[in-house]
Parts: sequence; structure tokens; C-alpha cells
Amino acid sequence: MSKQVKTAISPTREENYPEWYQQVVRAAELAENSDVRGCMVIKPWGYALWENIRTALDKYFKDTGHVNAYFPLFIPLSYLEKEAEHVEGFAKECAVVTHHRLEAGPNGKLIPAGELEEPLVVRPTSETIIGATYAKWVQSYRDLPILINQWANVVRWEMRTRLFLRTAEFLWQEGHTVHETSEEAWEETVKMLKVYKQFAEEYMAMPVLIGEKTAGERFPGAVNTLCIEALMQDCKALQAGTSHFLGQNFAKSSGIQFQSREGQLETAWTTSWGVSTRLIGGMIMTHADDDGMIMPPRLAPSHIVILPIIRKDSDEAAILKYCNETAALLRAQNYAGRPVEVVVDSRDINAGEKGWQWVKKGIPVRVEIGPRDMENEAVYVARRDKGAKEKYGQSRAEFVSSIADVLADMQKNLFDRAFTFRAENTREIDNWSDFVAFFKEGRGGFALAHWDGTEETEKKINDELSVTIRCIPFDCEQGGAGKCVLSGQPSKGRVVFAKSY
RNA sequence: CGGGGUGUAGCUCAGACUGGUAGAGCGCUACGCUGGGGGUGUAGAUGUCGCAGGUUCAAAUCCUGUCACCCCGACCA
Repeated sequence: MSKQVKTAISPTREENYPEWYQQVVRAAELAENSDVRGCMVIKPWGYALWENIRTALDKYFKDTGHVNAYFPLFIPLSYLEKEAEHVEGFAKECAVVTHHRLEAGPNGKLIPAGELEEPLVVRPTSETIIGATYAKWVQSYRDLPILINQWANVVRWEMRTRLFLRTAEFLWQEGHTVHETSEEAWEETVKMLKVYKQFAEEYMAMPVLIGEKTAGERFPGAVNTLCIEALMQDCKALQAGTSHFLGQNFAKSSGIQFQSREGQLETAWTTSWGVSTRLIGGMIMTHADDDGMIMPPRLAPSHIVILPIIRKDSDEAAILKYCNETAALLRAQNYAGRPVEVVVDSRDINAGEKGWQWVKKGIPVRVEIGPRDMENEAVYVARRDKGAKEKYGQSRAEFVSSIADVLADMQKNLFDRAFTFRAENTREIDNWSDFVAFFKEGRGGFALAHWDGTEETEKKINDELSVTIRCIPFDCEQGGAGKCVLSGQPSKGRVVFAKSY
């Protein structure tokens, strides 16, 4: 007797959410822990996802006038010291290179030698090194704006790490721009935030709230930090991207100055904005279910897997031929501006096992093709956004011609699901006991509540409930004024509270 | 950096209290029966028992030291 397993992933989300998450990452072959503390190995299926994220975002950046460049991994320690708040924010999590050579020690072990005159910090973010470079590039208002993005890895020596959500090394993009005026820099900050929102919603099928951070949650050294915030299935919030208005802080510390149209020497205005491999964690926790990953079609590494069902060896050649033909027909179709991507999985392993591997990987569509289907010029189809039992037969021609619509429908379905989930777990709360109940007795979620604007209240709420202000929505005053949920002091509008990652 | 814990096969772990030639399940390899819910039979391969000392005729097991990792806190894209 085979033991009956209900879900492909164990434990389920309900049973143990953090463990479920780890298991999904592993079962979907997205990434695994490496021998290096806090650092992950991103496996081909996960990396392909990142490549698709990159391609899509890069297009947005180019379309908004940015170009890519690359700056050094190492930052001289003295650069980091230039911006006071910035040092304070990152000093505790910096990897530092102090030597440049290894020598054989007495017991055959290698020991560092050749101490550097000035230690180098492995970039936790590149504002300082890029700022120093920009200072050399900028002399005149004619040199502005500078609109550059870099795709890179950064290192932050975090105490506790989790695959994709928080790793010591992660991949990201960081945009760094320089502008003539405050207004223009602010416009850029908002523009890129909106790019992130659009990308999150249209590609990742992950609805996000946008707004600004409170002073306490700001990027170290920023005048203002804008963010996109998503709600995960365990009702905790995930900061999925940030866009910073840096004012003149970094321009001053790096000496980015230019001669203005009026001939005056002026300090420039800068912005920076980034999203990271954390987005993958966000996608998992937004869409994946107890059977594993679910890839939104627009970013899926592959759209369709064809699974040949071979009952007799004598059928094998004919079925494989039919499968490859089907793949070719599908590849000739386009979905969302790129050719449909198809894998034919002809590995000689048990058919059930094989199918489940793809379920766990989250491929949008599985197509089983056996002798019966071949005879009828048909296919047998399963969509990852539907129940695993909901498979349906269809003529091949019909399936092929409708594939783009199926994928589009699935993309929409995933977004709608996530949107509904968020709506169901977002609540306006007007008094403290309801607020406490929402987070302590209930599952939590986004609480829209009034806040008196003081750090004191923010801290008290965090201390008591581990709940933070995720963002102050741009349009928060439209809902009208009210009284702070904790202090009762006047408030201009509701802000978003949640527990967060 | 405080408190707790764990290092044994690729993975998850038993064996340790009471020293006596290294174990299980899963995975892996080969062949067969299978194949549309992840099945099954037979035959295999795999270990400096984290590292270094000590006690002993004998150490995965006892002792000392050391390193690494995990969990709970404080800190974070």
C-alpha cells in the first residue's frame, strides 16, 4: 500500500508557514543553502525566474531613459564614513576586506597576509562609491541628469537569514540618479516607485500598496523613502521595493556639484531605488500553495511542460514525435510579447512522480500526452492555478490556438486571487482594543489606522505588538482626519500597520 | 552579543546514559514489472562518526579543548 499524501508540500501553510516556505523553495528547485553562512545557491529554475524579472524590469528602466553601468564591488572604508546616518545604518552589517594575500602558516593552513592600507568594504549598497564617481562626472548643469542603473550583488551581514527573503549576499538592481533640482529628483523617485508597482502587479501578479516610510523606517541617509508593500499569505507584510529621495545629503558628502544656468556653483540632488531577489520570496509567499510553487505566466521560466505517457515501448517513438510536434506548434505562439516556452520532459522516470515534480516547480501548464490523445489529435491539460484534479481533454489545434489566452487568464486569475486575499485581510481600525485583537487574536494583516505622527507612538506599538507602520499612503488624507489609535491625538489620515518580514 | 541545542552515508536521523569491528528510512545505481496522483520487485554502491588531544586492551560512545551550524532574543532589502 502506498501511503496517501494529500499535499505535495509538507507541512502545509496552515501547519507551519515558515517551514512550508523553505520546503517550497527546495521542492521547486529554486535555491538551496550553501556552505557559506547566510548565502544561497540559486538553482537554474530560480535563476531563470530572476533572469525574467531582470529582463522585464530592465525594459522599464530603459523605457524611462536609464542606462546600465557597473561600479566596483569594493568600497574604501573612508567613503562609507562620509555620510553620517549612512554609516550608522550599515556599519553593523558590513563585510570588510583587510588583506590581499594568503601565506602558508606553520600547520599548513593559509593565513591572511599583506594588510591593506585602507580596508575595503564589500558594498552593502553603492551610494557612496557611485556618488564619488558622479562627483568627477558632473561639472555643469549640462551634465545632468545622470540616469544610471546597475545590476549587481551586494552583501549585508545579517544575523538571521532566509532563502530569498534575507540572505547575506543578494542580487539586485540599484538605480542612482543625479538631478539639477529637488523637484526633478522627487519626480524621479516617484516615477520609479510607480515602475515597481506596475511591475509587481502586471508581471508578478502581486498587488502592492505604495506610500512613504516613516522617519524611523527610512533608508539611512535618505530624506524620504518610498516603498511598495505586499501582503503575504501568512498576513505579514513584505517590503518589496524602495525608492529613495536622497535630497542633497549624498551629493554633499560626495561633492557632486555643478555650475548652474546662472553660473552659480550648486549641489546636486540624487535618488536611488532598488529591488532584489527578495521579489522571488514575495512571489512564493503570494502565489504558492500546499502543492508548491505557482509561477505567474509572465515571469515563468517555462510556460508549458509536455509529459509523454508511454504505456508500451512500441508507442514511444510515435508519442515522442507527437509531443515534439505539439511543442513546435506551441513555440510558434506568442504570449505577452515573447514566444511560448515549452519543455518536453521525456526522462524515463515514473509518470506520476514526474508530473508532481512540475507541479512543485509551479510551471503554469502541464500537458499529458498518451496514446489515446495521440489517436484523437488531442491533449490532456492541467493548469497550475486550478486544482490538481481538474484536468481536461481538448483537441490539439484548439489548445494551441488558445494557449496565449489561457496564460493570460491564469496571470489575471493569480492577481485577482492575491488582490482578494489582501482585501479580505485589510481592515480600518479605530480603537486600540480592536487593534490589539486584530494582531493578537486574529491573523493580522493590513490595519488602516490613524497615527499621531510621533515616533513615540510608533515605537510603543512596535514594542507591544511587533507591528510597524509599513507605509503612509500618498492619498491617506483623502480618507479624512481622525484620532490616533493609541494616543487619541489628532491624525491627518490613516497609515498602514502590519507585522512584517 | 546573551540564553538553549546539534555535529554519524547525498538527506533526515537512531546508536551514546551502560565503551567491544557502523545502522535505518529516504535518495542514488543496474535490471524487470509499471506508467494519465508521485507505484513496485530483485541486486548493489556510499562513512577519517565536525576537528585536536586525553583515559582505555578497546572510543561514535567517557573526559578536556576547539571549530562549525541551528533555534529563541536584540538588528535588518
